[in-house]
Amino acid sequence: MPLTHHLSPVQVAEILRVHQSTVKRWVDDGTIPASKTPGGHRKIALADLLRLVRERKLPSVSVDLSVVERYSSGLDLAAQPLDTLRSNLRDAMSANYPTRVHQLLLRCFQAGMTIEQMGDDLIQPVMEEIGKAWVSGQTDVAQEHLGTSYLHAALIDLRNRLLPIDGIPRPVALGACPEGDFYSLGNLLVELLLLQNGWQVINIGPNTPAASLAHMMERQQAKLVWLTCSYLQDPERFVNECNQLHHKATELGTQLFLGGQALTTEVRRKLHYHWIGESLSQFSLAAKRLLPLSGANPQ
Amino acid sequence: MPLTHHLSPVQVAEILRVHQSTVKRWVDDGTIPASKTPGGHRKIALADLLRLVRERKLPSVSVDLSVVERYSSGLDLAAQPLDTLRSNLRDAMSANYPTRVHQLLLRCFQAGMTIEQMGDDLIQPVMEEIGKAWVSGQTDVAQEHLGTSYLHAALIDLRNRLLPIDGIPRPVALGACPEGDFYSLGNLLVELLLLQNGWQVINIGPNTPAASLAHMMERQQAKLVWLTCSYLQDPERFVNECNQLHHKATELGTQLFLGGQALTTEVRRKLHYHWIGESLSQFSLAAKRLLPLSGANPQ
DNA sequence: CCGAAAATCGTTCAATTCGATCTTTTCGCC
DNA sequence: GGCGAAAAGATCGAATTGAACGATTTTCGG
Repeated sequence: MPLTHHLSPVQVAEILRVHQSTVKRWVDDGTIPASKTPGGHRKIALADLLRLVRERKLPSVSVDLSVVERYSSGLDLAAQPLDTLRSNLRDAMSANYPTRVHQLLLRCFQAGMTIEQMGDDLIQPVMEEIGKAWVSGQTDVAQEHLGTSYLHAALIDLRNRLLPIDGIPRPVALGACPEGDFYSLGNLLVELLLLQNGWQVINIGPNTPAASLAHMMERQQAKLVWLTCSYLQDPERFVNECNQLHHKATELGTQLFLGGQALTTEVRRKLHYHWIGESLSQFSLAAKRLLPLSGANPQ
Repeated sequence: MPLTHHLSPVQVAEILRVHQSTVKRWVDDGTIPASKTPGGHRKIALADLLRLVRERKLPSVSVDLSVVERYSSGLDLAAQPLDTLRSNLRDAMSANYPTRVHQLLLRCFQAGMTIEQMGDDLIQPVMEEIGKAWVSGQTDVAQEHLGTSYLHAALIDLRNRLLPIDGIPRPVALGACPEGDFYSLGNLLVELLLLQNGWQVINIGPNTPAASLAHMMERQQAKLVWLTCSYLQDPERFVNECNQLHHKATELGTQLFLGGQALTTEVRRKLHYHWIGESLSQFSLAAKRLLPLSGANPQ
């Protein structure tokens, strides 16, 4: 059921499209975590491998998804075109079938899709469609709630899989949604993204007062603080509090990142920040620049 | 599948993800300590196996923990006194340590604790303590948010474990929090409870308009509809909508169950319902009374 | 207590992997 | 462009692991 198969160097070589000797070397020098049998055979966990691929820790390799599929115990879909995935996701969210939503995202994840891809190309468009259907009266608000909660549960499962298992200290990222904003999906995606990129993440979640966030920022010595704004209860007050936060962050040497659909052009004009953007891909790039460079970073 | 301390080579092979022949060879050459029955069958102690795994003497990058759990559940620390569990949970929620919260609840679950016990005797008291600490200014609101989100994530994982895997049709229970109520923890516990008791559950979640719930109730032919009320934005309006819901439910032969701390005595006096209560244990009993009836519901 | 079904044993043999060595490719540098 | 070092690919005998099969032991009802 759980697909944490152990692979041999030959199988991994096939997936990564490199020679088996190369895989053996990467295992021996610690690039790929693996264990050994008493007889000396290397065993590599598929989950570990895909995690490395997502983190881009492997020097410029392309993953052969069809091979991954073969080794992940009879998984079908992996390399489906995006629009098929999208319509599948929309159907699963509309039907009362939480498991299907969960499986769909899990398989994308285990096939090596990055969080920013899942967010920008899969979840974002689907949520937009559902939102339109709701506004135009084609869908009930309950149906929209329900689908969203399925998505939410699936993402929380992914988060559990992204949590670091080692005790290696990581730079701290701290984030939340502003007060009055109860929409947690986008914020959760940001959390997943940062986890994937090797941060230690503290996500306070929806409806967090700015003062409380500022206090936490100081106590945790966060390198990065983000705010996901899907809805602004009181734009003017938000602008004030956010600018105070920016001031304090600058003093502490912390970067303040902003995102979310509620930050319209008018609001942005009055805001101070260190970075602002729309897509998760942009966010990912900006956040990566804050990380101490470790290992190979080609391209 | 009894829970034993002693495993056969096949079971060990399953855990280590190697062939059973290999396990037999490792036992024979002394790599894995084992005893033998008079007839010559090898018996391997789980404790020995896990010790070797920890010492990196066996392939173990990611031991298939779900398999280990199946053989080891109920072995270690199962019956701790409740107040110890409570203080452990409070500590884990106060520290930034989501995994500890998760593990704690998971172990309670796997040790056979029911959802109503976990809710009434563990989570409810701890949340109350944290709430008091927050009101009295001892804790930051962010810390309270954070701990709650850890709890929420752990409960969602439990829900995934409770989801029915068979296709057997079950009676439908439908529920939500009223409009303006964004507190989802209690509602989630109700969902878990009903899943545990064999219902098919549709939980629309926080902030659901009563009209939308009524519509869904009709479409899904729910036998049970519940509302978890932690906060009432507009008590008078809620009373009106809830009573309309009760009327429609009665017409459809659906039972309307109410619960939550926001339903004070004054509010209750004006409400119509088929059941109301405070604890999950009471809820569980009331819901169980609806279960054996199947098919005796003429339109 | 008995008999049948399931699980395990011990053995043999094929398939895979190891480790070491060597050749080829890639990349930075002058 | 040439050159040296580092990384990647190729090869091969020895060792390890996986698979198959009849014989034996254990389990489970009646």
